[in-house]
Amino acid sequence: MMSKLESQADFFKALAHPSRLLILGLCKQKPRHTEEIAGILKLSKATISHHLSLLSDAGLLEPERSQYYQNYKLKSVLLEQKIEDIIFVGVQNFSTSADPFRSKVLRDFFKHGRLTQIPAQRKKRDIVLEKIVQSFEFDKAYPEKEVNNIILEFHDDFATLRRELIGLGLLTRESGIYSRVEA
Amino acid sequence: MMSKLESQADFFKALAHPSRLLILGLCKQKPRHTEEIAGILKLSKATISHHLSLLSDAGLLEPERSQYYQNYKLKSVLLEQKIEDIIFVGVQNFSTSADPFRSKVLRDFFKHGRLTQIPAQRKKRDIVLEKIVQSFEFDKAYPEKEVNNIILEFHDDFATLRRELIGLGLLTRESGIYSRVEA
DNA sequence: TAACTGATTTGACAAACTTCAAATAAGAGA
DNA sequence: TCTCTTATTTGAAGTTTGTCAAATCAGTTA
Repeated sequence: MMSKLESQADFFKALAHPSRLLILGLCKQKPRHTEEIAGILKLSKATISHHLSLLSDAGLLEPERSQYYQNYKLKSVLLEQKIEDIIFVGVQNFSTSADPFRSKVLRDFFKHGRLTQIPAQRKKRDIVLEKIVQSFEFDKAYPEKEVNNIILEFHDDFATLRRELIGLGLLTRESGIYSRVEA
Repeated sequence: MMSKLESQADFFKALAHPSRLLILGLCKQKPRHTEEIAGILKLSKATISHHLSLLSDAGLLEPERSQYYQNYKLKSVLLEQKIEDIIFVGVQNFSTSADPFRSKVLRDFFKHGRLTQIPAQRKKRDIVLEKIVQSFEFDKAYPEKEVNNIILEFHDDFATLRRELIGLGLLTRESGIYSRVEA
């Protein structure tokens, strides 16, 4: 069983060799077969076959038989993605999910992304507040109205939560403008 | 001196390891220092330092001193790119430039991207025609008007060139619709 | 079916990568 | 300056990757 993370890394591994980038370029022009590529790149058929299998496993090429030949055609759909859309999926809360207590609190108090209740216990409340503050970016200035709107996505009592975020030092306020503090 | 191709591959190499993807995720949340990351990922400081240097070399992180700590901050600009925009730059005509006769013919007959004269010799004409057909995509239907417009970017005598492209089998025409043939 | 042709797999070796502990470096604070 | 704290570099071991020749496999054509 391969983790999501590893398969993401493997996808980039497929792109992490000069010959394989050339092969993608050649197959973008038109579908190509093994010996043809071997001839152009001056590498053995065995080597090209190996690269082609890595690229196919990554979903970047698709083989197609035609007479004697196995033609590899570029599948461009994965290449149209932005890198950040690939890597920042399921990565964002490693430190979070590594702590079982934290995980439990988040499971208990969040349902479908909303805070069901503000925890009374300080330890639990801190965890919840730290989760909420992650919706704020660093190095960005937020007017109060925007702060309220972001918090409203989690819970109706934005006033209490905003006050707590300031109290915990997760947000600061200076002359009516809020910003996230690098914990 | 590192070729463009190698540096592209190295960029993907930087992304081709699970720990490094995690590190990017952690530094996206907030700037982080070496030991902090080492603690979260349960790896040695030396190892993390090594990963951080690869990521920094790739332009994905930027170090920033603060008190005792060296904080690494995510530079997201490169991650906002589509993969195809990274890899299909300068890759497209490897096979072309590998053949010296072909290169010479193209130099001789193209000036600033325009065809100065239609070569009389068949061998040279074929090279020129193959160059022109590269402006057409595979698996796409072109009405005659569009074919003419594309050819016009190269030379005024689009009728002759279009006929030659068909004759050579680089384009086909079926009921008034043209399409590029996978050679 | 038999003979042919291109593709893939296997096995081996060299090169590159990952990792850590120990040594060294570099900046901060007294 | 001297000491303290964190970061990087070095050196070494284990792992993975890239490459080719030779053997095997899998479709094609006769």
